[in-house]
Amino acid sequence: MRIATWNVNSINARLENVLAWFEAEQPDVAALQEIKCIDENFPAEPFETLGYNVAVHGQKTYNGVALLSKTPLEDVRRGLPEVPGDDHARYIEAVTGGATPVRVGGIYLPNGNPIGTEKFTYKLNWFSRLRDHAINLLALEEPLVLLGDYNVIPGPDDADKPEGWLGDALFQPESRAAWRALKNLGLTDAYEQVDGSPGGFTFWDYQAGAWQRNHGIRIDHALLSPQAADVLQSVIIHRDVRDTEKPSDHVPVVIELAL
DNA sequence: ATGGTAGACCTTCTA
Repeated sequence: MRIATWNVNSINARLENVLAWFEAEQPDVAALQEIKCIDENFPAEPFETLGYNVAVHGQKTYNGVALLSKTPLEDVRRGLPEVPGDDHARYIEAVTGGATPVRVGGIYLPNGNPIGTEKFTYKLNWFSRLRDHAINLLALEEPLVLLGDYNVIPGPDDADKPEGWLGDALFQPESRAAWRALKNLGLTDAYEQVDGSPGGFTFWDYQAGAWQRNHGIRIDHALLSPQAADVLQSVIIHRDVRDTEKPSDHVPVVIELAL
């Protein structure tokens, strides 16, 4: 089973580009982030034509996440456990697959910039809520994949120019500590597990020729429960997608599980 | 040196 994550930066602006990739790669499951539309405006039909079931947790203008799967999406959860006043659509979860199903959580973690503002506090709070939820999910002792745009650069090897990110929310000690605190519950970073080589970037800014200069960062991650890590086969960053027509600033990351 | 680009959308916010 191949499971993809991709921050598409507007599904409607990106539809042609995204569909071309799905037609070519045919992942079994995919988590999309930053769809930037409400549920009714998600272009489900072309994905259904490709054989996907679709679940959407949308939002006007900002954020928005979706899950696509070749097998039915069951036990769908939209949003982390309730917090009054939080209307950001950043989490969607479902169980899908064949004989041994997998629980997939699609994550669009807050960016948190600029630091020193309520946006950074919101990021850390969101991280804490995700950790609380992960504790409950891990207690199920089943194959679990929490993947998406975590908006965290885990370490200096995960940026082409780490010194340029020192003042950024993505590389703050608090953000990195929150990432480790999540991982240290007993989750495995798929990339570290099967590759781990420096320079495995997943995002290049549109600005200042970041792609051309390879000023990239690794911020799209897949965390696995022990039951999923046991059957992890590979991780592939689809770097070439950054060079296609009208690309997202993120590229797809695909993990393969022997399920 | 403090830009540069992209998307949604109404003039500015988010990334």
